[in-house]
Order: sequence, then C-alpha cells, then structure tokens
Amino acid sequence: MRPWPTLEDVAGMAGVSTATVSRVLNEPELVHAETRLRVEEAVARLDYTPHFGARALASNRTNTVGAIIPTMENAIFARGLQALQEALAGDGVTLVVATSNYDPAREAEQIRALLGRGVDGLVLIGEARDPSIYAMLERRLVPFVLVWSWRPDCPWPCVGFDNRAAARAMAERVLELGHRRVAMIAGVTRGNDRAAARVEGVRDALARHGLGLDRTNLIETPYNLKASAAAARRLMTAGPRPTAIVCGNDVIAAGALTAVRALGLAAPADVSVTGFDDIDLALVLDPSLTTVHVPHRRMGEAAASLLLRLRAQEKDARSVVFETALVERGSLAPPGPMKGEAR
Amino acid sequence: MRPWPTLEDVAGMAGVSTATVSRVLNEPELVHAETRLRVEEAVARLDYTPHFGARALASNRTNTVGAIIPTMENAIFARGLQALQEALAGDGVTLVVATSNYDPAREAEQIRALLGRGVDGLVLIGEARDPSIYAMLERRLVPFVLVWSWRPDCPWPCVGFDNRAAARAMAERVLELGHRRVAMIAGVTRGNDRAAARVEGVRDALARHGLGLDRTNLIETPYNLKASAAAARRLMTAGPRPTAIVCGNDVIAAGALTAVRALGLAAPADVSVTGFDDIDLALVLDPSLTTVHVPHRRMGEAAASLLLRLRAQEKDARSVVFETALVERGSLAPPGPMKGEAR
DNA sequence: AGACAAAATGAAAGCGCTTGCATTCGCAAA
DNA sequence: TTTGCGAATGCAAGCGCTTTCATTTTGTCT
Repeated sequence: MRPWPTLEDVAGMAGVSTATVSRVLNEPELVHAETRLRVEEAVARLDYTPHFGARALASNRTNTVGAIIPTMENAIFARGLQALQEALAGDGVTLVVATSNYDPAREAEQIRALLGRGVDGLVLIGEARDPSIYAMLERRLVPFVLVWSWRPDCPWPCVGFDNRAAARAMAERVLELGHRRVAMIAGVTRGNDRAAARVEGVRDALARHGLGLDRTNLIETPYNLKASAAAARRLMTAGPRPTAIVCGNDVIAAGALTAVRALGLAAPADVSVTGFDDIDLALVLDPSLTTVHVPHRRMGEAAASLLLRLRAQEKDARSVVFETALVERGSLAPPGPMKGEAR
Repeated sequence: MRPWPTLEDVAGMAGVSTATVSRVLNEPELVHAETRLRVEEAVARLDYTPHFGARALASNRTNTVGAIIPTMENAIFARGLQALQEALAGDGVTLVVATSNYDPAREAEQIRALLGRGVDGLVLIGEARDPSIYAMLERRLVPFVLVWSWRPDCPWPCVGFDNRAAARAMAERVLELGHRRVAMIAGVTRGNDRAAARVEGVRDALARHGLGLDRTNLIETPYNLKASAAAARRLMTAGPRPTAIVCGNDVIAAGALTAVRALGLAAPADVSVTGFDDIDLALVLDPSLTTVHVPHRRMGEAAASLLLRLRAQEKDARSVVFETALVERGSLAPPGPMKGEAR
C-alpha cells in the first residue's frame, strides 16, 4: 500500500467526493461549513499533504518561483533572498533557489530546470545573458524579474540600482579627499554586468581628473578573500603604491584589508580601502569599511511584489530603481603624507 | 495552444510513440541508435523540457532532495550546502533548500512542504525535533540524514561532529592558558542541540577547575552581530570582567570582538575571544579568530553520499563522524595583568 | 404548496509522463 | 521456408490532483 494518504483517502474518510476535498483545500468558501469541518478533520487525522506534482499537473500552477543566484558562499545575496522569500511566503508562494556559480551556461541549465519544475516566475540576477534565454522566457510566458541591476532603458522588468552611478559616486568621494593614485580591485566582469558597471563608474570618475584604469591599477578577481588578498598584495608591492583601493564589493575589500594588514601597513593611514554592498562584514572589519549601502531587503521585497504583479498580468507593473547611499566609515581617509617609495 | 512542447509533440515530430521518447530520455540504451537520434533531434528542435510534475506523478521519483537550514543570512551553512549540492549534482540529483529561521514549527512545515514536493530524501540540521516528525519520516519511507551534529548513540543517520567535545577542547585550551574568569556567549539553545552541546562542552571543561556557567557569565543570543555585540558589552561592563569569552560560533565572536573594540578595549590584551565553525569571517577579523575548525565541505559531501546510499537501500550506510580541530589565531592569549576593576 | 434561483456537491475528463505488457520486426538456426 | 527468440517499439493504464458541467439540495418568494 501507498505509504501516504491521497485525496481519495481523505474523501473516503470524510464521506465526500474528491472534488469537495479539493475545494476545501483551494477555495474553502465554496463548501458548506459543516462539510468543510469534516474534511478538515479527515485531513488532520490522516496527516494528508497534497502531492505537489499532481497538483502542478492538474492546475498548471505551482505557487513556486525560482531564483538563480551566483553563489551562496558569500553573503551578498543572502539578505535579499531572505526578504524575497519572506515576501513571497506572505502570498503563499514558495521560493526555490539554484546557484550558477557565475557560469552563464550553468545558469541557462538551471533556468531550464526550474522551468521544467513549472515555476510560476523567475528571479534572475543582473541583465547580461544570451538573448535566446530571454526569447525562451517570453515564449513560455514565464514572468521574470532581474534584480541587483538597473540601468536606464533596460527592456526587462528590473528591481535594482544603478551600479555605475553608485560606483562613480564612491570614486568621486575618494578623489575629493585628495587621492590621486587610485586603484581598483573589481569582480570578474565577464558575464557580470554589475561588476562591469562598477568598473565603468570608477572609470567615469577618474576620467574627470585625467586619470584612468589600466592593467597597472585595475585587477579583476573572483569574489573571495584569498583572490582579493592576493590582488591587493600585488597592488601594494609592485610599482607606485596606490593611496586608495576601490573594491568591487565588500568581500573583496575585506580581503584587501587583510592583505594590507599582513604587509605591515595600516588602513587608512597607508592606504584607504572602500567596498560595495554594505553587508554585515563591513561593520566587523577594523577599520570598519566605507562602502556603498545597498537596500538588500527592500530590493528583495520589491522583487517579490513586482513578480507577483507580473504574474497577475497587472498592466502597471514597472521596474523599480533604488537609491544607494555612500556610508563613510573608518577605512577611507585623505591620503597620508607619502611614505615609502615617494620621490 | 500550449506554450511549451510535450512528449507527444516530440513523439509526433520524431514519428515514434511517447513511450519511446520517454525511453530515450530515461534509458537510452533501450532504444535503437537510429531512432534515438531522431528523437534527440526532435527534442533539440522543439527545445523540449520534461514536465517535472508529470514525471514525479508517473514515476514516483523526483531526483530531488531537500535541505532545511535555519538561515541563509549567515554563512555557517553556506559552504557545506554548496558542497552538498555539488556532490548531489554529480549524481543527477537536484537540491532544494528551505529555511526554518531556527523555528521548530516552521521547520516542521517545511518538511511537510518538501515531502509534498516528493523529495527523494531530506537533509536536516541537528537532531533536536519532535518525535512525531521522525515518525512521519519513517512512515513515509523517506531517507534522511542529520548533519552538523553527532553524538554517540544517535539513533538516526548523521553526518557531523561532536559539538560537545569540540567545545570542551576549546574551553580546556582557554583554561590551560591560565584564564579563570571565563564567560560564554552561546547561541540560543532552545531547539538547537548544537548550541546546547557547545554550552555543555564548555561547562564540562570549567567544572574540572571548579568553575561554572551561570547567569552572570553565560548569555544566550541569536546568531547575529548586533545581539552578540550587546551581550559582549554587558559581560564587559557589569561585574568582574571576564578575561576570556568563549563564543558559540564565529558570528557571535565577531560581534563580541566589535563590541570589545567599541569599548576601547583590545583583544586579546584585555580579553580573549574564541569562536566556533571557522568560516571565512574568522580570518578577516583583527585579531584573527581562534576557533574550532569544522570541515564544512567534507561534511556536505559525506551527507550527499550517505543520503544517496540510504536511498539505494544499501545496508552498510552508516553515520559519519568528523574530527574538528582547534585553530589558534590572534584572538586568544594568556590573560594579561589585571586592569580596571581588579581589586 | 409550487416554482425558481442559488448553493452545495458529485461525476468524470484530463494534465504530461512512465511502465507493464503485447506486438512487431529482423535474423539466425533448423 | 518455417520456427524461435531477443530486440525494438507501441498500447494503454494509471499516477493524484483540478475543474467543468451536471445534478441535487436548500432556501425564498408567490
């Protein structure tokens, strides 16, 4: 015998048809209070749980949305995801999360896997992906929203912020404090529009002072401590030292700060370091990290709301752009008097 | 018309029956190479993806396992989860993750939700949960493994380590260095056997020196920076100051370290701080954190392997226990000469 | 009491797939 | 040529649910 109860078992115990039980589960107001009670009792007694697959098959809905994030290993997306999930749960929708490991091919795979699972919607990070993927999503009529990223004229529904403008503002502040030897440790930009936009933003700011970013002062690294520490070490030991390092995110900045310390130097006295994202990590670093605050939770909530409205075919479901804020903490200061290889 | 292709469409295009297509998808070796090719072509041309729900319904398998973790917000489970996922993916199994927010009721809900989704197996954190849940799992014949936790005589399959012994070792080392005013900031122990075991371990060690843990030197806090910082502040400002604070995990330790710094004190000169878990965070703190190293990745892999073997009904599928290692870094040192309110 | 609408319920047809069993095919052996 | 047999394929019955439509019950108004 089947080790779990089915609708039919419940119906049998309650003395009604399966249709009625289904109604109790989905549209309780359609069934007489007394009957409903009997059914609910049977459900409870049998410890019945609906079979998800059967339900999906019959109703062609799953009350599930999928999100594909690059990784769970660092906390960048954690808070936003949590908020997304909570907001969705409020509407009875379940979130299932997959990871792509920053690999476009893997992301494409995961998208198809989630579609196969019949998700009612999709949350994707950033905008950069093959057009064929967007084509497929449109053909399948699956609502989706792009998060963490926003730019004027993005043709898709997004919930994000202007990475480029935010990075520009950060760099401008660094310059305003008098820094001129500015370096950047960016995330890997290939296939990552956020990382790329942040580089462009810094470039924008530097350009207005006749400065630039080239292979001597721009390094791309994966978002992890080891790689970013290595990058920082390289910047601080080869050629003229930067007085400020603008980092692509907080994790990179943490690695940089660690490397600086390991070299026997101090931040911000010897070199300022800035981050991006304002995750918890920024606060426990010493010095605490000057960074760009991103409203993770609000973005998650907004994404949920937008996605649900798209699903409901609401006409006015439009993209949402958030403001970011520069939060200045201990890791950024005016450049000190030149030491070391100053001429 | 349906916006996605079905098995039937593929069968039509390839000029075969749906049964054959199904075989191509599931047991390719059963079908003639030529036919197979035709089918595969049709699949590609139509961009066909099997309907997960239908498949689950018909075959009663999903190739999916579920994991329920307390939270994604801190990185404690991230690495292990990633490893779990990778290992499962190697066997064509998908991982779906849910969060309980350290709430037993919510965890129970999520378990039922995942069972409803027809997961072929379950990964749960820790052992402490209502017996009725274990009963249900057994009745449903769903294989499951408990991770992050292990003790002699645990009746369920686990992949973990001995939290109590590890915490004891940590505390013993603290005592060995000469500390006598030792305090602990633990995670919330209610419904969390790991947190509870760690408290017991510390108690064990202290007891051998005639010391104890009571409301003056033991505080439980949620696993977040704000709460743990507040706890540390309380410990350091009320009554005789501890010379060492043993923390329930690295996140708590990070909060404690931040609080210590904010009070104008220094670690380890004024107070030593230790953590537990050895997540990345431990390395970027200043001073870097003395903590208990937990082999997250290996645990994730072992959990995957054990679960798959349970699913395959292998008889020798047994629990796995890992060793932990004490890693000493800057945050722990012998107690300094008493300052402040020393009498 | 009868007529009629509204409310409550049931019967049954799928949803897209897998799989046990029957059928067909090709080919070697008799 | 027939027979026998494995290999390849097709047929069709579900899997557990939702939902349309028909039917029965209830209540309201003459």
